[in-house]
Amino acid sequence: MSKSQINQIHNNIDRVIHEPVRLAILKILTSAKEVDFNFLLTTLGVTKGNLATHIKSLETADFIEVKKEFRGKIPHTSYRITRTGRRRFQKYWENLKALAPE
Amino acid sequence: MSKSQINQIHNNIDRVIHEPVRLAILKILTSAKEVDFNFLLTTLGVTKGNLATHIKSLETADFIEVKKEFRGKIPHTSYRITRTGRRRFQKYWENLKALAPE
DNA sequence: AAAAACCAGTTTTTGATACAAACCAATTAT
DNA sequence: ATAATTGGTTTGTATCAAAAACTGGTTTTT
Repeated sequence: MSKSQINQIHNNIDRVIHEPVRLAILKILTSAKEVDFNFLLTTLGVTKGNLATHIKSLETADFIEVKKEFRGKIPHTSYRITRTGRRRFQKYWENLKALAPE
Repeated sequence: MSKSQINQIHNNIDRVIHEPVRLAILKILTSAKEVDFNFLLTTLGVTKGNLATHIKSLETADFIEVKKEFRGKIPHTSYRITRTGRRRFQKYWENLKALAPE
């Protein structure tokens, strides 16, 4: 691998995806077609504030879409990965593999 | 994949390795048996201060070892990956793969 | 010989952000 | 009534990646 190739790769890692909690969220959303806030909360074992922040950054970057509805009288929020999100998640891994050990 | 499995994984990502510049450094050091500061500097395209900081964190965590010598009158610093560093780099990737897309 | 420029890094500062704590508004249980 | 739960948001803090500034020399220029 040449110098310029390595340079390209570490600069092309998408920081929005790269954060472990967001990686885990995207992983979950590639398997399940839709999950809600509480599922993510208990699955990931993070605090609510932390989760909300990660979700917002994924939403802002258009990786996920947010659906808000009422179930009876209780608000309920669920998430799906977007088509572009899925594509960029795949692409992220292709890039990342170039940094795997020999 | 179960909830607890996903939780384990995103918590077990080694943050020292996970940073892209350090990933790239470790990748380089798994291929070349020894490289110097300037090689890393030009290869990675980062600033000196930034590189020094990343190197220190890798050294502190015992991933790499640092050799300082004089070449003529000019100081020269080079780096190798340690045995434990190589092992932990491998392990990191095994863990990480669990978060790859389906 | 003095100054300027360069080399090989280290130390310090700054800006961004991951994370947690506290809060809020509504609902449901005791 | 009030305590606990749900489903979050807002605010504060602590970490750390990145850049800038600095150090202690060496080499080159004038």
